[in-house]
Amino acid sequence: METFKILAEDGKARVGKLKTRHGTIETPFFMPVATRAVGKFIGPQDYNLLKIKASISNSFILYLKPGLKVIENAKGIHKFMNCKNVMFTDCGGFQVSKESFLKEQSKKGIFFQNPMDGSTHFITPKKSMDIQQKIAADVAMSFDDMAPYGSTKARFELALDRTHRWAEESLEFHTDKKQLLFGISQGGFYKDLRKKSAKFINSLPFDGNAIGGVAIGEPLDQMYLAIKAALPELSKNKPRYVMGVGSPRDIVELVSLGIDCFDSIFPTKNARHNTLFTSEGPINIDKAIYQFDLNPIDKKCSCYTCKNHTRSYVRHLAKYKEAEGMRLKTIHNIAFMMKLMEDLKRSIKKGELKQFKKEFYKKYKKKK
RNA sequence: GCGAUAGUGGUGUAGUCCGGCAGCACAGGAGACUGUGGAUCUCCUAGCCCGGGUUCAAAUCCCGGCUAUCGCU
Repeated sequence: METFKILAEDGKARVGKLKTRHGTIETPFFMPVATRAVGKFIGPQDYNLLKIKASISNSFILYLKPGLKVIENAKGIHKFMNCKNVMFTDCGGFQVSKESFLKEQSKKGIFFQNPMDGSTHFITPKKSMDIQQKIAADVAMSFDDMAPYGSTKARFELALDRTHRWAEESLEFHTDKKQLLFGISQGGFYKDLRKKSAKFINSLPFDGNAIGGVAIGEPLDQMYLAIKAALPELSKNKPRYVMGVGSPRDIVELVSLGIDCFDSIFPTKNARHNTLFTSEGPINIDKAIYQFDLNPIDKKCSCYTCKNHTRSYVRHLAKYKEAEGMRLKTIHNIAFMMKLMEDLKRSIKKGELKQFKKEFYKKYKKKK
């Protein structure tokens, strides 16, 4: 069986199957972020209970701490975490956008500094592949160069050249053929660069193609401009991944444009900041109107939080900024995302995506 | 009863000496957050105990009252 197979289509949207060494998962799917091999306020066993199908860790950050020997000693990230879902690892390229990590860039790789101890690490495509293979993720990401939002076109072009060269090198040094490898396209917020990059990445023998360098602070119209410019260049027959997105509305929109794969801190960060997603739209649970509200966060939700606790109680925990509140809110928002993905897949299979979107957008309105 | 000290948004306070746009934190309200620097950020609402006096101008100086705390009888 091939790695990726389309099962159903509705317009540009599709439901597919992605085969990995830890099982086959249906697309489209959303990955909660587990940067340090754990979520914030949520752990691997919650992932199992929430029926999370896939998650993404950061290979570079795990390489810094606890180090590859610790993860190899546990025989890979799955056993280390005791988590059976499909694991992606990010390559670390995104960390160039974090001032505390970036030291210097060169055409061969990136000098990072470890903000925890100040030490310097030179990461090349070869090094990144070595790290990701030792961590033993199911899907590795090619090493890319991402220019921060607001960079000049020249800087985006430079990032593009490096990303392309490093994509070829990533393929060259990726020797574990049981591990999938996805390429990342770049191009900032210029149609021509996006198109060029997507075309180039798509021409290489990756198992999937990602659009990177979006959701980095740009207005939404620019994000969509970049994605829409890249999308036609990415093969239908491979999974398409938009990195870093996102919000419920953006995911619905991008699934309908034919994106299969997402990861984002958006739902968990919003949960920590008291914005909870419900079937009636987002609510801010710390508000006074919920003080005496004995209903669950969302009557239509069957998550642990909604089955066991009231808005009144979750609000109380939110006001005290209690860790348990952080956890309950995070569980709820992740559960919402999981259900959203199931709803999207069902709608696509039934050919009812248009109707689903229409209803969904009434509750999740457009933003700038 | 006498004396001392103090009264500033809902709460805690800065400003008072030496008069000049009443500041801050929390609480309350509305937003934001997109390949995780762990409780972040933005905006809004809301106040000088009361009554006189001096002054161009009073939270600030003066007088009286009220209230609170402490001390003395």
